[in-house]
Amino acid sequence: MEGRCGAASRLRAVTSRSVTLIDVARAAGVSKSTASNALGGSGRVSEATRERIQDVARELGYRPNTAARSLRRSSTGAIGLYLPRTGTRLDYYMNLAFGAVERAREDGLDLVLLAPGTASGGGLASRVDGVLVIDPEVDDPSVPDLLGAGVPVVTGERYLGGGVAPSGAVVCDNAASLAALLDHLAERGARRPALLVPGPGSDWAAALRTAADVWSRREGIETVVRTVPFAATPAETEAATADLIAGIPKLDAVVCAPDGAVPGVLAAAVHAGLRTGTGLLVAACVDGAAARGSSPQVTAVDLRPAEYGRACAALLSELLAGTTEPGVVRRHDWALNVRDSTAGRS
Amino acid sequence: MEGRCGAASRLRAVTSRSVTLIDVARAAGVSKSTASNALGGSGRVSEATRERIQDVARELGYRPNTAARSLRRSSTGAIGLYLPRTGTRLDYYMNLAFGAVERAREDGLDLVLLAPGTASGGGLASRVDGVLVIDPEVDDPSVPDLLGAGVPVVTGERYLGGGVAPSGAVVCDNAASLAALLDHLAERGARRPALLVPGPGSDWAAALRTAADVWSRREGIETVVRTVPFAATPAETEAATADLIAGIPKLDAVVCAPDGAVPGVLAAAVHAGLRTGTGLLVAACVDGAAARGSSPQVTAVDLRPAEYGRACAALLSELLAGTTEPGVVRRHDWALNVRDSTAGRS
DNA sequence: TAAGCTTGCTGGAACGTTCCAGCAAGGAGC
DNA sequence: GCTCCTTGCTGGAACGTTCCAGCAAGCTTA
Repeated sequence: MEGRCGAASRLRAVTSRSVTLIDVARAAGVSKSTASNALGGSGRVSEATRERIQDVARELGYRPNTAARSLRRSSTGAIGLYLPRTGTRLDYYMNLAFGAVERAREDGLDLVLLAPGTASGGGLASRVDGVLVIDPEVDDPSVPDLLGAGVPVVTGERYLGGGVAPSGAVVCDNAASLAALLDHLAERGARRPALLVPGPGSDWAAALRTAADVWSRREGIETVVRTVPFAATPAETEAATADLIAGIPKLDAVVCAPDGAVPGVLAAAVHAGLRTGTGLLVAACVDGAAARGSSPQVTAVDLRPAEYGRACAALLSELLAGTTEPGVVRRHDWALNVRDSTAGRS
Repeated sequence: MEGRCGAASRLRAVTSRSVTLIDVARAAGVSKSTASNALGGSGRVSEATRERIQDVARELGYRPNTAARSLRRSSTGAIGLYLPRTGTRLDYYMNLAFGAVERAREDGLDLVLLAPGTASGGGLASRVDGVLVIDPEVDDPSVPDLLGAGVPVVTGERYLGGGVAPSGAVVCDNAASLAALLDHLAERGARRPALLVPGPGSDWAAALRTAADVWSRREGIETVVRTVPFAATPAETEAATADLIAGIPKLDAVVCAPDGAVPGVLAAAVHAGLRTGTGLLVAACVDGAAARGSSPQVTAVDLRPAEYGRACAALLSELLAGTTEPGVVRRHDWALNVRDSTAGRS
C-alpha cells in the first residue's frame, strides 16, 4: 500500500506536476539544501557540484516556485506602481510604466499596477515589497495610505504632503528645464512670454511657478503666469490662451506646462490669426504625443519617461536590496526638443 | 527551554510580526482550521463561531498572507497584462489597463504588467494564473510564448496567428463600426472617401479592410484604401494624405484608422487649403487624445477602452473560476463620437 | 596526536495557509 | 441498544522553498 501510493504520486509528479527543487536534487543525487544553494548562489557548494546541478535543472526545465520562495523569504518579488489617473499625459505615464517594468524585470521583480484604493485595505505589504508612486498629488487620499503601508516607497517627483516620508525619490530639475525653455524663447525673439501652469498642488507645478519668477527677475523680462487645471482640456486651454492674447497686446510666446493642453494653445493662435512659430512661439514643459503630433510640432522639454521609470524602479530595487540607504533623492536628466513651434520671430 | 522559546516567539509575534491566522484562532479560542473555514467561507462552521472569528480577525487587523495562500492553493492571485508597445495609442492602452486593473481588483486579483520577453523564460505559469493579451499581432514573437505558457489566455481582439488557441476573446465589431462611420460620412455629403489603414497583420486592421470593401460594394461608393504603418507617425500620415489629396481630385473625406495619425491628416488638409469639417471630412477609427485634442475635434469610433479592459479582465476571471467554459468570444460595444471634423459639406 | 579551522554537504524546521481524515456529540430510524 | 447520518470542530499533513545547526573529512598548527 505504501509502495503503491508512493509510486503513484511519483508517476503523477513526472507526468503532470511541474518540476520542483526536490526533483532536481534527486536527479543530481544531492540533498535539496545543496540544490538550493547551488541554484541560489549562496551557501558553500563546490564548483563541480554547482555546475552539475545547474545542468540538471536546465535539463529538467526547473522553475522556482514564486509563492514558496515568497513565503520562506517573506518577500514577494514584486513592486507596485501607482500612477495618477489624469486624462491627459497618459502616454507619458504609459512610457514610464514600460520603462519601470523593464528595469524591474532585470532584477527579477514583477510590477503590479495599483488602482486607487488598493492600499486602503492594508493588505498591500503582503503583496508587494515596495511601491513606486509617480507624481503624487497632495489631495490624493491614496498617497498617505501607500506611504503608510509599511513598505519602502520611491516617489517620482517629491510629495508635498506630510506624514510618513518616502524612502527615496527621483526628481527632475524642473526649474532648470523651464529656465532653459525660457532662455530658448528669449533667444528666438520672445519678449513677453506667458506660462500656463496648474496650481501649486504638485511638486512639478510648484517648481515651475517659482522658476518662472526667478527667471523673470534675473532676465528682466516679465512672464505672465496663468493657472490652468492639472489635467487641462484643450477647450479650457484654448479659452485661457485666447484670453491672454486678447489681454496682453504684445504677447509673443506661450509655454504650456501640461502637454495635453498643447492643441488648445495652437487652436487659440489660429483663431487669433497668429502664425505659430513666428507670430507666436509655443512650447510645452512636457513632451508627448500631443507636442510631437501637432502641426506645427511643438518644442518641449523631454522628460524621457521610459528612462524616468527605469530610474525609479532601479532606486527602489537598490533600497530593497539594501545597497542604498533610505532617504536618497536622485536627479533625472531632461532634454530640450526644439521644433518648428519656436522657429523664431521673422 | 521549550517554554522560554515559545514565549519568546509569541512575544515577537505580538511586537513585530504581522498577525497570522493562528493568532486569530488563538484569540478566538478555536483551531486554525476552524478559523480558516470561518474566514474563507468553506467548510462547516456554526454561524455563531463564524461571526465571532470574523470579529476577532477584524479587531486584530488580520490580512491573509498571499504567498502562503498561493503556495497551498497553487494559484497566484494575479493575472498578467500584455500590451503592444506602439508609440501612438498609448493613452488608449493606458485607459484599458486601468479598466482591467479595477475589474481584477474586484475579484481580488492583482494585475502584473508583462514586458515583451517575460514569457520566454517559461516561469510565467508560477507567477500569474492567466494572461490578458491585447491586440496581439502576428509578428510579435512574445504572443506564441504567452499562449503556450500553460495558463488561460484572453485576447483583446482575435489572434490571427496559429498555435495554441486562447481560452477566450473579447472582440469589437470593427466591421459594423467602420460601416457606421462611412454611413455617417455619406450622410454628411461625402462621395469619395479614403481609408488610411495598417496592413492586415492584426485582426482589427484586417476587419477594417474587408468592411470598407463590403460597404463600398453595397453603397456603390468607391472607398480608396491606402496602407500606413500600424504605429503611423504624423509625418508619415501627412505625406500619405497629401498624396491622396493630390492623386484623387474629388476626395472629400479621410478616415484614418490609427488615432495617433489624426494630426497628420489635419496638417495635410491645412497645407492643401482644405477646410476640415466642410472641404474635407475627417474621422478616425479609434478615439483618443489625438482625436479629442485636435482642432477641430475629430469624429471617431469610441472603443471605450476602460470598459474594454474591464470586459477582458472579467472574462479571464470567470474562466479562472470555472464559471465560463473555454472558447468563448464576447462582443464589446462601441459608440460613435460625432465632432466638428464631420460637420458636413457646405 | 590532539585541538581547531575550513570545506562541502545533509536533514530538519520553519514560513502561513488550505485540505483531508477523523472524532465526539446529538438526533433519527430500525 | 445498535447502526447510521449530520453537525461542528480538531489535528496533522501537505505546498516548495530557504535557513540553520550540525557533521564528517581534510588540513593546519602546536
